[in-house]
Amino acid sequence: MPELPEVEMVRRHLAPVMERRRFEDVILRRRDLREAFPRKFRERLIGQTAVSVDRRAKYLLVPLSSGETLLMHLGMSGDFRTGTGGSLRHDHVVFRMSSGAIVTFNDPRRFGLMDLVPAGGLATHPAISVLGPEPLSPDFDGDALARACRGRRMPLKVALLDQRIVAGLGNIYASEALHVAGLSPTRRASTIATGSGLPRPAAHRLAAAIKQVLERAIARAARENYRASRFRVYDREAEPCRRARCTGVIRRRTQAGRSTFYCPVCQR
DNA sequence: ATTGAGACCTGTCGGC
DNA sequence: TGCCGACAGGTCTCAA
Repeated sequence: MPELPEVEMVRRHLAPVMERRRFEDVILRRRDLREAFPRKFRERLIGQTAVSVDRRAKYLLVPLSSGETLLMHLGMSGDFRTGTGGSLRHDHVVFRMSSGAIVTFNDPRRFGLMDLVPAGGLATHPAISVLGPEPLSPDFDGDALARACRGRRMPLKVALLDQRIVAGLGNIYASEALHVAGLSPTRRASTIATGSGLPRPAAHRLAAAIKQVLERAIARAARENYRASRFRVYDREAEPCRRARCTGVIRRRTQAGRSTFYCPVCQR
């Protein structure tokens, strides 16, 4: 379930039950997820206080009282729930906080990740150091996007999935943003970048579309408290394009092994 | 250096 | 009903 908006919702869910609370117990039901847990994970965590619950792209970051950081990624199927004591299939990690709250990580496919990063080591952590700009931050704009796409021969959709170009989009919102911007997913990424000096309007449109799509997804989820299911193009193959006055029909194709949904009429 | 294919793992869904 | 393949919101590694 997790692209940037979903991870942000998880962050907001965890913050009130974890912030300024101590880890009283940590239960690992397996020795690995995508990777092995770091050595002494449990011992190093117990007794520490969570300073805050932050997010960088699709990563959750929990700075600890020691200066270390608990780094977590939800992978494809990871999720957290709080409060319920019960144990379900695929519950892999349980945190018992000093508030009494039970925080459980459930992840059927186990593509998730947990790591404990030494003080000062975040910026050089292999998962974090390679990340491109945070799409909702002011330093991500058309210019930054154009720069990142310069010389890239890969399809635009594939570029949006590359976390080094912009960090936080996944397969759904990459398709959605391209539809908002009216750009074809198959264009070479370089074609939105600066051709002869000035960044092209397409880069600015796309950067704005990315922000809009992510912000609306977060706002919607916060409002409705269950996941929004109405997308513009994602999972709508053969259905009519939702753009006003567009007569197109949504198509699906595979790019870099992932499904892309787009309108061949209004995305150029 | 960049790009694409395959790998990782489990669950669900549609077709026969 | 059961079996089988295709597919799923992510990322890593490897080889061209």
